[in-house]
Amino acid sequence: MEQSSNDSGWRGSADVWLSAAYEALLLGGVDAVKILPLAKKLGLSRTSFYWFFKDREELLEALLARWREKNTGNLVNRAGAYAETIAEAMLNVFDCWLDGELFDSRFEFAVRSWALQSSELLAEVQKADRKRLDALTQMFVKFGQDESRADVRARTIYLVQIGYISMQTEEDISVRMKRIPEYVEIFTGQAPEQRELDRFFARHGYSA
Amino acid sequence: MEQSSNDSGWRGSADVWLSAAYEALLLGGVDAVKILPLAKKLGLSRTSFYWFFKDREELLEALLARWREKNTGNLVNRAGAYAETIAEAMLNVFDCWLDGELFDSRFEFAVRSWALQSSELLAEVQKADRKRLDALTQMFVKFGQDESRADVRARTIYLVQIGYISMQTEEDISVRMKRIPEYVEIFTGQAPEQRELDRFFARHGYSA
DNA sequence: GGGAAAATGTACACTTATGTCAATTTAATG
DNA sequence: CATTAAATTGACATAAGTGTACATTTTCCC
Repeated sequence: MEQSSNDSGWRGSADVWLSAAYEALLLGGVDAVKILPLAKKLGLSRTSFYWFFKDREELLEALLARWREKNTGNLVNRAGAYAETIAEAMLNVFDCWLDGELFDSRFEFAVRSWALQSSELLAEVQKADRKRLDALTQMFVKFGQDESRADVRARTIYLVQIGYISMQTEEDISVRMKRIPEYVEIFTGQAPEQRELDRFFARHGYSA
Repeated sequence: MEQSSNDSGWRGSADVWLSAAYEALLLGGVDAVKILPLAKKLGLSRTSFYWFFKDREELLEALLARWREKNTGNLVNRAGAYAETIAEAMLNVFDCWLDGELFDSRFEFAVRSWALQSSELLAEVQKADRKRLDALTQMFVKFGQDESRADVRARTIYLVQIGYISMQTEEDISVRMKRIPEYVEIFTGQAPEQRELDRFFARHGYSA
């Protein structure tokens, strides 16, 4: 037990610094990701950072790499997952919003805020948005919606989630679960079957 | 012509600094609101700033005051405006999303990002969220939806907008107008009448 | 146990920011 | 045009951050 994510005898490692940077980013935005404060938190000398990273830039780039891997891939996957009805497909996507392993909301928000001060990053975030919206649109098309309606429905779903993230609320899981059936109906125009909901609740370890 | 918003013979004023701060905030987030860079942009000596503001804190507080005045009040107003149908009421709210005078999206996003590094501000933003959501929920209740459905519908509308802001897209007004009828239907469950749309388009100077 | 690689630490030079103070300039007005 | 209040400035002191060079300590492994 009590392994500091690092089994070599050394205290530091690229990963230790990166994790600290990740936490700082989530808690205070990019501008909170500074080497001196991270060093203090880690109880390490500031300069030993430079053994693992060339400079602060490289650390930030590593953070973005983490973001890229996680958030877009999983969402596109869930949108394409097997489903018998559009309501079920919708619930598949909801997995992302409820499982931190599939989609890291706070990370997402921090990156979007970061994009405010970097047009390069903004372009990348917008590219990710397009990819994700596209996957959702295709989901609706697959279930027979025409393109323009599918587009607006996809946007609705996606934007609600991005908006939710941006509210930075910490709600109880049960509060959010109660809204799920209504959301499905609004988003797809079709109420979910009880068995579909049951399957969904079950896989999130929630009993209505 | 070419009046720098300031008719006394002096170059600086609280307002000149505040406007520069506002621009910097929108372009780069709070951490871009720094006295030295603002001074450079204004072509003024950094220290003359302190004649108008006690310190940087006071400048930031003034920025927040601006935000408070503008965004919440207008939204609550439009949600309560006269309408014959829920679809018309919905279109009243859309006024805010299309008219920069009623709701300043970029400002809104910058403030929300700022809240990442200040729990006090976060609390205030969340209070604003509640006020706005409340106004929207009441709108649906007024048109006969039950509380729980009204709540989810209000959230959908609000979150879509917050999400849209957070995407920081610069879309042509006509692109956005085309989606309006679909949005109204998804959000309210009722398609808007053509004459309702016409009225809406007209007041935004848009001819379909 | 003794080297070599990996990691850490200290000292230095530099940059960008904040805020105070005293001196000075500028415009308004009697 | 002299006074004065309003606005501006440069010089100073301080703080927090970056990155480099070099010496030192740890751990790994033969």
